[in-house]
Amino acid sequence: MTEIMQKKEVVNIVIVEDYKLTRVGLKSTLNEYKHINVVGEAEDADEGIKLIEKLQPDVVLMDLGLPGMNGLEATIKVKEKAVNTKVIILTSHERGEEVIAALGAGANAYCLKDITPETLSEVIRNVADGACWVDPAVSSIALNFFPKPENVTLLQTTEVQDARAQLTERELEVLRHLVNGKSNTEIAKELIVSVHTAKAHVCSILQKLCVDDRVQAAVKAIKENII
Amino acid sequence: MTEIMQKKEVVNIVIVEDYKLTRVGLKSTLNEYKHINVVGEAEDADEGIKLIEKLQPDVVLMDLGLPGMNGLEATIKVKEKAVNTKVIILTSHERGEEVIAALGAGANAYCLKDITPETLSEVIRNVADGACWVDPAVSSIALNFFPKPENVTLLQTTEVQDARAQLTERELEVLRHLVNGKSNTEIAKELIVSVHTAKAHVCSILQKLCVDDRVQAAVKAIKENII
DNA sequence: AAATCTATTATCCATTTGTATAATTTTAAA
DNA sequence: TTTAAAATTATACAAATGGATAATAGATTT
Repeated sequence: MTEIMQKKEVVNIVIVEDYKLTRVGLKSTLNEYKHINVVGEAEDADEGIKLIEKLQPDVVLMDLGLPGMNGLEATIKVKEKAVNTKVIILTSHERGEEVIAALGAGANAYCLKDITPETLSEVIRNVADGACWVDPAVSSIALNFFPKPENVTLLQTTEVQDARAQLTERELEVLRHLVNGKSNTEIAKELIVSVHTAKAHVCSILQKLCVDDRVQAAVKAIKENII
Repeated sequence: MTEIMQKKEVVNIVIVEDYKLTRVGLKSTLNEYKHINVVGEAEDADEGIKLIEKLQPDVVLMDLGLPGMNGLEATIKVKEKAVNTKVIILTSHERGEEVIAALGAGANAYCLKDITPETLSEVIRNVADGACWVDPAVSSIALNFFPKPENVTLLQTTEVQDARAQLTERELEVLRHLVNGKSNTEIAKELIVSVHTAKAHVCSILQKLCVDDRVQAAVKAIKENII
């Protein structure tokens, strides 16, 4: 159990975030932790990348919704210019697509902006060591991306609590139309069935997704990527 | 999403590990942290699953190399028997295949056994909250599993500000509630105004966003991130 | 001071939505 | 083959939604 891996005492970080208020707040908050040292900040991706290339920080806190070049593109570029720099996405975007894209782009962690400073400081330390961390609110999105192993042994996969698995093919089809803003009447027309059928499907979708109405269903479908 | 998620002060955990020495060591080490409470231990998967089903712990520390049923299979079963229980794989296996399989089987975290007690305690707390964590030594395996996004640039940036700029502060507030699945009545209650007012706001939101109904508004709000 | 914008409230009304219940047919599995 | 699950259709009803229209008050701008 002896630590062969030498942890860095101080983690140097760069913040890339367009809102000055958030940026300044982050900086002052993080600088209160003695293992964190904010060495630079930028308000857009281009500026950020130059800075990161020069400073080669341990960790970058990257916003996704940046003006001009967005955070995903920036993350890819960071990984090219500073190979050893880890990227933590810090955003309010909860879309499944973006979580997957961010991790695919090379991000080491994905945090939502309502994270506590304490947790963020821990994430920064862990990510600096090379760990991967995904925020509770979107962790299921990332984890569901990994395929269920088949060859484990004979496993009686009773019923998966996966929301998507609960829906039938037809219901998934209806859900897709629903997310596209179609009314029951329009859905019925698309599927060439009666409105009653469309309503029946929507009803069972609502029940299976444990939501009260179609808005919640659409939101859940998008956020959990079950489209 | 407005649910007030309160962190549990104490995390109840069960340890499934065949080597008694390791098991006892883990238990005594972890019990020194006041936010961790080891409520049970098992030396094989069958025994562990029974225990977990009965105790419904917050977190399970699961070894991979177990006699009889292995840790992967056990993880799948745990997720069936105790839906809300999080699984942390604690192993010395560094094979990429196993990392991917474990995460696919439903594990929320993957730790190597040379992890420091301090870090493990943090991981336990974070995972109890729902986070996903992967050990530095194998994080690249997990992260490389996510495909590199192709059309990064296409992810909108400028258009977002336009749509958002058109909405007043109040309307944005209403939109947020709408996205959270609130009905007009509920929105009115939240904002302490009449239902008529809420309806008026929703109406003008629909017009400004150029959509026909609240489902489309919610979808647009999420996809274009104007929440 | 006048014009404009925003927030608020209200009424009327057609349409949509969600729920309950139930019957029939098709399809898939045991 | 029998059984079970899924898809289909239907009726009826309470509740919610969206559109049109309009009036009032407060704040901001010109």
